[in-house]
Amino acid sequence: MKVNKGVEWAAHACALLAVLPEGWTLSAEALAAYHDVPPAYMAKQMQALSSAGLVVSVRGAAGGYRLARPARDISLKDVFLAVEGAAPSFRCTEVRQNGPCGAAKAQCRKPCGIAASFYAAETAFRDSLAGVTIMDVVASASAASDLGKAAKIATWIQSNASRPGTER
Amino acid sequence: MKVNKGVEWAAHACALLAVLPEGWTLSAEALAAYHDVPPAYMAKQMQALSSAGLVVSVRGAAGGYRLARPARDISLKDVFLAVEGAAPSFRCTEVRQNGPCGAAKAQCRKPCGIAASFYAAETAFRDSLAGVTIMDVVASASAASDLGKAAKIATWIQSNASRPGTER
DNA sequence: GCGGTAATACTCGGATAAGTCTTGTCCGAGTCCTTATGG
DNA sequence: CCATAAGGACTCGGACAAGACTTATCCGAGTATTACCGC
Repeated sequence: MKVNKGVEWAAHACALLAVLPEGWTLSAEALAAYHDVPPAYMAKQMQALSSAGLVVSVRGAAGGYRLARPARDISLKDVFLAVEGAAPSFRCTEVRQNGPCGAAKAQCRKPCGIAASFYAAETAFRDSLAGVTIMDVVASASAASDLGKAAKIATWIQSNASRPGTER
Repeated sequence: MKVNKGVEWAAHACALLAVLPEGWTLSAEALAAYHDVPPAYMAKQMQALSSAGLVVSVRGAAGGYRLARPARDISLKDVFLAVEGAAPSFRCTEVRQNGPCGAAKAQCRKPCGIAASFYAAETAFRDSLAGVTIMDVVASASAASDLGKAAKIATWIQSNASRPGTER
C-alpha cells in the first residue's frame, strides 16, 4: 500500500499557493521549480487539483494556479482524494462467494466482516487527514523556519509569481 | 493507494484456519481451493504469514498450516503488516530541502507537517485494524450464515484438512 | 510378528516471469498580453 | 494621441511512453508417511 508521490507534491504546492498575495498565481512550472520536481508531472497533479475544484487555473500569458478557497477550508483529505481518487483502497473480491462452500449472492448484500473492517479503517485514515488544513500545514512550517527563510520565500514569490491583469 | 489482494486472501485463510479442530492443518492448496484463488499465489501469502509468526507451517506429507496462537490474539493489523510489510505508505521525499528556498538538512530532523499528518493518519488506519481480531471476523461470518452452511464447511474440513501424526 | 531402513509422496520455501498501475513526458487547444496600424 | 485588431508568447489540458510494483507461476529443499526387508 503506497500513496502516490503526487499527493505529497500537491500538498506542498497548496501550501505555497496559500502564502501568495491575494489574486496572484503561480504556474505549474514555477511550482515544480520551487520544489525541484519534474515540471510535467507536477502539472499533472495541478490538473487533478483543478478538476477537483481545490484550485482555479488561469490560462494564457501570466496565468497559473491559485487556491479556490481559503487555506483553512482545504484539508489534506481534499488533496488526497483529488490526486488519489475516491475509490476505496481495499478491493473486496467477494471470495466468500467462491469455492465449494461459497455463500449465495443473495446473502452477501452487506460487506463481510473483513471488508467492513478495512472500510472502517480507511474512514479513520481519511477522517484523520480531514482534521488537518492547508492553513495548519503552513503554520507548522513557518513555526519551524526563521525570518531569513521567510524573506527568501517572499523574494522568490515576487520574482516568479504573476498577477493576471497587470504587468509584473 | 491500493492494498494488496493478498491481504484479503490471507485474512480469509486465517478465518478458516481459526475454525479448524485443535492440531489440524490445511495445506496452501486446500486453502486456495476453498476460496477459488490461484494456488501458487495463495501459497505466497501463507509464506508471509508464516515468516511473520502468525501461522506455523508443518512440512512433509499431511502437512499444512495452522494458527500460531488463538484467533482472539491475531488482529487484522497483524495480517495486514505481515502481507503488506511495515513500511509507511506515505513516502516523504523531503521536497522542503529542494529548490531555491530549500531548508537546511539540519533543520529537518522532525518530519514536516504534511508528512506528520499522513503518518498520524496511517496510525489511525492501523489502530482501527488492530481492534478487529480473527475471532471477531469468524463471529460475524457465522452470525450471517445458517446451519446448513456450517455443516457444509464442517464436512469440507473433514475431507480436506489433515492431522499430522495420525492417519486421516 | 517386529524393528529398522530406504524409497516415496507430499508439503513448504524461495527464485523466476506477465500484467497493471504509478511515474514521467510530450504536444495541441486556449487565452491573455503586446505591438503595430490606422484614424 | 487613441482605439482597434492582428500577431505572438505563454499557459493549461489531455493523450502518449518508460519504469516499478503487484500479481501470478514454477521448480527445488525438506519431512512424515509407508512399504519393504531382514531378523
